[in-house]
Amino acid sequence: MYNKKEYLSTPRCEKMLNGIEDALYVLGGKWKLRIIVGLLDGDKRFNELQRTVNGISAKVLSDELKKLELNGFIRRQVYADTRPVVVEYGLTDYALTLKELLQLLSEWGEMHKERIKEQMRNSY
Amino acid sequence: MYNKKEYLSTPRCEKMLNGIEDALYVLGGKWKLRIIVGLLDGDKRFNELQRTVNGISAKVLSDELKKLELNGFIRRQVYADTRPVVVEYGLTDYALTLKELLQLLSEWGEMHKERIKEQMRNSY
DNA sequence: CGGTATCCGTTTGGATACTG
DNA sequence: CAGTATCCAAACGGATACCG
Repeated sequence: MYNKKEYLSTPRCEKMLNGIEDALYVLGGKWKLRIIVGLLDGDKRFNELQRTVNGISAKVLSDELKKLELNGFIRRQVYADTRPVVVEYGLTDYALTLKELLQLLSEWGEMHKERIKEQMRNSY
Repeated sequence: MYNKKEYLSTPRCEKMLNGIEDALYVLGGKWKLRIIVGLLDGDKRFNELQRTVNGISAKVLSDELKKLELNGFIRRQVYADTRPVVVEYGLTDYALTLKELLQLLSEWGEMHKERIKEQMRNSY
């Protein structure tokens, strides 16, 4: 039976739940997606990246970068022939498979913020 | 200058960062997206939903449902003329604006899991 | 059934200081 | 610059018990 809410079938919902779970396992948390987005416009050095991802502390950035590198999203490059040593972080090709998703999530977030503002205006 | 990684321009990256931040503010955390997905195939009662969203405790589900209701994603319906009282949770139309996103995230998650399995197979 | 109350361990993350 | 070390507070979340 068709209905206007376009429900998913139960097996489809369970499959989706699994997919979401798998995705959130590596991407969940407050910072990972932001760090990836912060690198979307090009490789960055540590402090540069910290300034881009507003509000993140050095410790947390350091921890998260390690995890992201382990999971194949980020590549850390050391240019050892300089003084002091220059380190650059960049996205792997695999991280770029998230681009569409990040775009969509970001657009949804913008839309949501507008909606909230609208509600504020209408609430008095 | 064009390059094969298709970097975003810096202002675009900052805008995206803001969008992501706004989205994660209401959708972040371990459970919210899963609960929404759990309701995508139709309204559910509390215990039904708890069984669907694997691993969530009654307390956490209760807390999260309240927040999701406050933010306009979920509608709680009480059928008071029954004994015991029947309560049903369902998605609002607003929550359905997340459908594409959830679909994409889930597909990415599936793909990612396959990739991990592949790596396991090739690692010995 | 549909929760709430309480308790408590774990995780997360922020502040500050420090190092090569 | 590129982090690490330490400490601590808050958030998150699990277990159990209990209630109408």
